[in-house]
Amino acid sequence: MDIKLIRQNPDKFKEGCQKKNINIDIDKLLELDKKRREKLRNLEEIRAKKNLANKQIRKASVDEKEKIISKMREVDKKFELIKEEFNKIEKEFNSLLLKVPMPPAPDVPEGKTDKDNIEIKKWGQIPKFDFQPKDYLTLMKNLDLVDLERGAKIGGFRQYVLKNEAVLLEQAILKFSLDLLIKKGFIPMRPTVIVRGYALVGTGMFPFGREETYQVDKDLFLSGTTEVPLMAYHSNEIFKENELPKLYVGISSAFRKEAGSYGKDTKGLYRVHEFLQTEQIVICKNDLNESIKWHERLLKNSEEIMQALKIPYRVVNCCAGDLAQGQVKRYDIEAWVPSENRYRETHSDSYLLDFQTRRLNIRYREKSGEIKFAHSLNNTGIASPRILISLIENYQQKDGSILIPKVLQKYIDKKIIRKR
RNA sequence: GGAGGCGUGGCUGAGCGGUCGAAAGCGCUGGUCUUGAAAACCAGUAGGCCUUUACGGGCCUCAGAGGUUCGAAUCCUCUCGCCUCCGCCA
Repeated sequence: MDIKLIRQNPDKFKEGCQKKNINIDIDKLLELDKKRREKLRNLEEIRAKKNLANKQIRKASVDEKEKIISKMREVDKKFELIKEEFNKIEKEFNSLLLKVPMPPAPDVPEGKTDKDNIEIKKWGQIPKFDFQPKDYLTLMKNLDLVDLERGAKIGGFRQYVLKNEAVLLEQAILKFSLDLLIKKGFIPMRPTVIVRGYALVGTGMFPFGREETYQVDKDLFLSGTTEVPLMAYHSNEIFKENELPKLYVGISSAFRKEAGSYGKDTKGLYRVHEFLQTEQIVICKNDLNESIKWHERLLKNSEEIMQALKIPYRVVNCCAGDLAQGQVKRYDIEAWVPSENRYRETHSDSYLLDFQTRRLNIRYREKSGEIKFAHSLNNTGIASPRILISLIENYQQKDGSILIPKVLQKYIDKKIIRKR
């Protein structure tokens, strides 16, 4: 976060903390900032003195040199003392600043949890079955499409093995979403999923999401979403204005510990430790309207995918309490799950203004020469196996077979999944 | 995993204890010239922080973090990254 903005308008950030239900002491931050700048000024004054003395030393006679050097030794002692104080303050300041959340946009509803999210759109006909519909697990087991028991045997709790047409279906759906987004100008990317800590801090996953993330080495982690490596891809770079926007569609695995979700969705494919996804990323100019425009456009893209698959869904405007630290506004797409008689989240579309780009140091040079932090956005393309849940349930037939959505048929060369 | 080499501005690349935030070239921007473009010529061209109404002033950064020194791009230590060779290998 830009400390200057917090200085200018602390109330806005305090309010943001309240709305997002994140407890950060802004007053303490500002106090640390004040102390920090005071010490910094002291340090710089001493440094200026030393620099001056060093210039004099070059031309000085031997006697004078001795004098200056002994004087500088004294100054050095003072310098070390202040430096120590400064470092301590700076460290505390930085760790606090890292936790300040982005205030939510004005059109974000207030609320504490996802129950307070506001439905803004519904699409598709909720299917009316003229038979007793089954849940996806029953359907998949009957058709030998999934093996949860052996999944757990191999990989532990919340692990699974897809089989037969489910494998093809997953590949097809990923490829379909990839193709659709490429047609819209997104550059396909297959990034690393093992990422350094800075990438997770930079995207805002850390510090709050640390327990949610698998650590594989001292400074290497398994990314929980394709967004992380894709955003870190351009860290520390300066674009030319005409190089923006950057549009990427990433495809990769994603890994989540689901540490805080004991008891939730313990069975099945809804909440799992590893999954595949395509993800849309936009890096655009530092302009609120530009961000908003892309936010809506990314939503449209995902809606298009859902509509092509003919899965009934709704869109919710997520409430402030449901937003992550860096998110300014988020839409979730939720797909209809007949067996649960409700919609469940499949996509997450957010804009973050300059939250991530500031942390990752992604900038661009305007035509005027001024350098600014870019804006960033992301949205799911498709996430599997979660999407299979509603797909399979909505497409089930009386005999337990599953129709394959028309747009996927060319990828699988099949119209229906039947018992072998 | 073993051995060696190397990390300097947008890029190439010089510098190897003080006059170096850094030569030179390329690139880029502006100008002159031109009907226009190119060429040529001239000028400008790293980022960040503190301070200031402003003009300006100061500080930091030569992969990163420490250290030696009055003084570090230059010397030392560690970390990270890249390259080459060997080994292993989807």
